[in-house]
Amino acid sequence: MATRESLLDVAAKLYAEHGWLGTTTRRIAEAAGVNEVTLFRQFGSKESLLLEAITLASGDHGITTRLPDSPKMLATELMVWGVAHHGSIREKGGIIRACLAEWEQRPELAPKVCAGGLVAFADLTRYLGLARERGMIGRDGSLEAAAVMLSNAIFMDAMTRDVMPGAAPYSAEESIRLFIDLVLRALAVTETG
Amino acid sequence: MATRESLLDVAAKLYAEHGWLGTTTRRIAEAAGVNEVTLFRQFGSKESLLLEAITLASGDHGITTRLPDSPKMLATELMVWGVAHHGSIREKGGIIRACLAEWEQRPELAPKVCAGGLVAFADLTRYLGLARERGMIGRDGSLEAAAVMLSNAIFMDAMTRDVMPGAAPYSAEESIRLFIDLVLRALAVTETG
DNA sequence: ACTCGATGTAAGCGGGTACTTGCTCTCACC
DNA sequence: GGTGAGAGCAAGTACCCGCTTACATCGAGT
Repeated sequence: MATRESLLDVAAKLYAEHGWLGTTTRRIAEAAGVNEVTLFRQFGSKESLLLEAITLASGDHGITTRLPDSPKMLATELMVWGVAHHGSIREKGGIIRACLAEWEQRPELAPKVCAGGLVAFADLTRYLGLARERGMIGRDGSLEAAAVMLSNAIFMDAMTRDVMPGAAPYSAEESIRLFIDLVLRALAVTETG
Repeated sequence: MATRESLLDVAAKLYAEHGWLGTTTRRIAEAAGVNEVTLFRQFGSKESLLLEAITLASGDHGITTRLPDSPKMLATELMVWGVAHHGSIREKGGIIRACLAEWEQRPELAPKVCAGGLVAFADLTRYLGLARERGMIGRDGSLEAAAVMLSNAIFMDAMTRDVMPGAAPYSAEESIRLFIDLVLRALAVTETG
């Protein structure tokens, strides 16, 4: 079983760096310390190996940090959530960029890879809705727009931070804090925590 | 000259759809209606053709819509800017996604392709700074964070809108309007226009 | 001891890749 | 009418691709 896992792991990493065409069966086998023939015996084809590897690597590992069921200290709780969310996207940054770029060739991969982001977005929407119900957030301003903007801002930062090192004036945590502060300000939050 | 331009144009389009490795000299030549040998006579190598094509296609064509020198009606002016910015990113969506994905192979391309976004961001920062100086914007809240978030939100929407059609609940214009509204709300804008 | 499943090794298949060579044609320009 | 630059065409080079075949090895389970 070690060979299977090794192949899946290496395949995902190579795909994240070199894309579908750049990830050759020869390179996968060599990097995994396995004979190329074994690769085909285990997975049948490059396609089925890569599909399985990508699906596995883009899964959320169950570590998905959820926002609390009951909002109490908005700024603090959002910060924890934001940092976790940012980190999990950044880990998958390479795969996400590759799948987005190859969406025309393999449309089924992009949604798979972005699923974690959508879950986080849904969680954020729920959380903000609860906070408004309890009067911790003003009555004006679109909650959905706020959730989209915050999710997008974090997603974007995590996805491009490694790519354009010079362009990021703040650290990841500073950026997240500023984003959250801005959103809470827009939603007229009364109790920030 | 027609052959040169045709090759450059076709090469950029194929690259945006199929990436570096997927864009073969045969396909470029065929799509341009030109013999493959001509391609090599004109550009010497696939690399120099693609580099020139990508640089050309990711240029801002001089159409960069700037925000007014003097802010008057914030919401309106930002909306015009946002829609133009969104459109110009969306046109280059394919190339941007490809260059971001291949950043590990060709690090020099990503900045080139994102340059337009950075210019727009700088313009937005300048504009918001002026608006605050004139008292159209409250004194609290980070202007830079606001500019980053708005730029990122628009960039992200434009880059992923074609990729994940189902996931976008609003039209592009509606999204931009919601983003701007949120940012202006966060900045305690007194005079929205 | 023997089997059998998983792995390694070597070689090869048909096809695609970037790129080159040598020759022909055509057409504007003197 | 002759010339030369640009383009087409056919063929070929050396290499890489995904994938297959045939055979040797090795080690755990019965």
